[in-house]
Amino acid sequence: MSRNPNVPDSPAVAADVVIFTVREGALSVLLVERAWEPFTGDWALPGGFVKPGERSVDAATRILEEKAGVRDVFVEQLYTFDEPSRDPRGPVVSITYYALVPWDSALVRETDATWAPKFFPAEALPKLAFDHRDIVRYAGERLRAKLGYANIAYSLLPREFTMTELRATYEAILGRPLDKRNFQKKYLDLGLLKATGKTRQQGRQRPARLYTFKSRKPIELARAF
Amino acid sequence: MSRNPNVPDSPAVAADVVIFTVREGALSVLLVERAWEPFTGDWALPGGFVKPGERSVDAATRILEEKAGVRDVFVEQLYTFDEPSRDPRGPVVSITYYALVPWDSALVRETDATWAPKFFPAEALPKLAFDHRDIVRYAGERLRAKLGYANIAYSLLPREFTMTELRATYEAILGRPLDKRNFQKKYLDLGLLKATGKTRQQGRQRPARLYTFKSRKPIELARAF
DNA sequence: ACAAAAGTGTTAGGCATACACCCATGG
DNA sequence: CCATGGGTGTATGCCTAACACTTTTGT
Repeated sequence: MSRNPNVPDSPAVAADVVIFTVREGALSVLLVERAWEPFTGDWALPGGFVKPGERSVDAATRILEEKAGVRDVFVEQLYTFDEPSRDPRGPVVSITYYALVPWDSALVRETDATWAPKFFPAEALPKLAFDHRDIVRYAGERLRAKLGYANIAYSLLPREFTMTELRATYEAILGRPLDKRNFQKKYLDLGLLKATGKTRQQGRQRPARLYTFKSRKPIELARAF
Repeated sequence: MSRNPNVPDSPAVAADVVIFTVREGALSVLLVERAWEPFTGDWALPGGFVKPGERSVDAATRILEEKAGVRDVFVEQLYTFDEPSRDPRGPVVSITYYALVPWDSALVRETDATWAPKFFPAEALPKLAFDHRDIVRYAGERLRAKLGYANIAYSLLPREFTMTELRATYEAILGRPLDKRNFQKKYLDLGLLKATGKTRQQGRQRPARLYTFKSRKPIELARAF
């Protein structure tokens, strides 16, 4: 496949992924510590160059599996950052994605290019490399907005969960408390959940009913939250 | 500025722009007829390669000025299309934008690479090159959604306009009629408009009051339509 | 019996929607 | 005086938001 001769010298193309989870009531982001220049020792989003012939979404999916050890989670393209000076080594266009992973299934792993992948609360991020702070901020805005009209929370929760866990997930992302009764009423009315009939006991209190999502695919709603 | 030696062979990076206007009650898209292979004679979105050191948004702005003859209009990044097979010549990543231009100020011009730039109603597009039909469809969805929570209509209207013209713009984009009284009440309550005190007579009827937008910058609203 | 979280309904206010007639002007 | 589009208010229903007590279980 020959390249058009009129194409200008192309920038490098990378994919970076904002991997969100909700852990201990806090929306958190997976970061890796950079092993090399530039920004050695700073934290950065997991990412990498898009391989020849590869789609950026496949690169993002590959990164999710390598760094977070998860498959079949919600992933969506976020924005493309292409400020020429964003990487001191030269022009790198970053096609960014965000993903939602259930905390219980995330398995963070080290790789040779980066150390110590680790989830940080979105409200307490360390110093970030490149323009990654902008990317995380933008991903948070998109996530909060999208939560209002899509069922993407399915990708943050285990297969079975209690209504309290579901509500806590929404509260963590939106950053405000939600009324217990109103939340349950609206959510059940949406018809996305199925009661398993089972219950789970968390401590020495009354056991909570367990629910599952009827479908684990993205669905757009008429605006619920 | 040296390039990182580990970067894979990079795809070309282009910017394509979906330029919308509302003309004769129909949401319309600016297309150009392709002068060269591939897809010679098909219609395509105005676009071009991003020059070295240039940001894609600047490329989009440049294309807007070259092809539509407008400046200072609403432009927003839409999505990045990077399917490796989308261009038969080889991998081309297209960072797409959409823009809104007032019909009265658009000045379409020919260039050497394309002929006969022309607005087509979004509901009656000709055969499009590459994956440009997908791009236009996606841009339409984004525009309709965004119209519900932002004031972007300012970029489709002339400086002074009547309430009927404003409403007709919304109706053309949303594809459904809006109640005259409810629309006016809601829109005036938003506080974005200023009555000029002037009127304009369209035919032999009662003259219509003219309004302007207080601000011609994008503002996000609490969801109005 | 006590502690802790689960589970459950009602009310009031605000917002969206539906709807019809008079006004100003030119011909 | 007629034709044409401009301009204006009210009533209804729905959805959202606020709010507190009882139930189940383990200790």
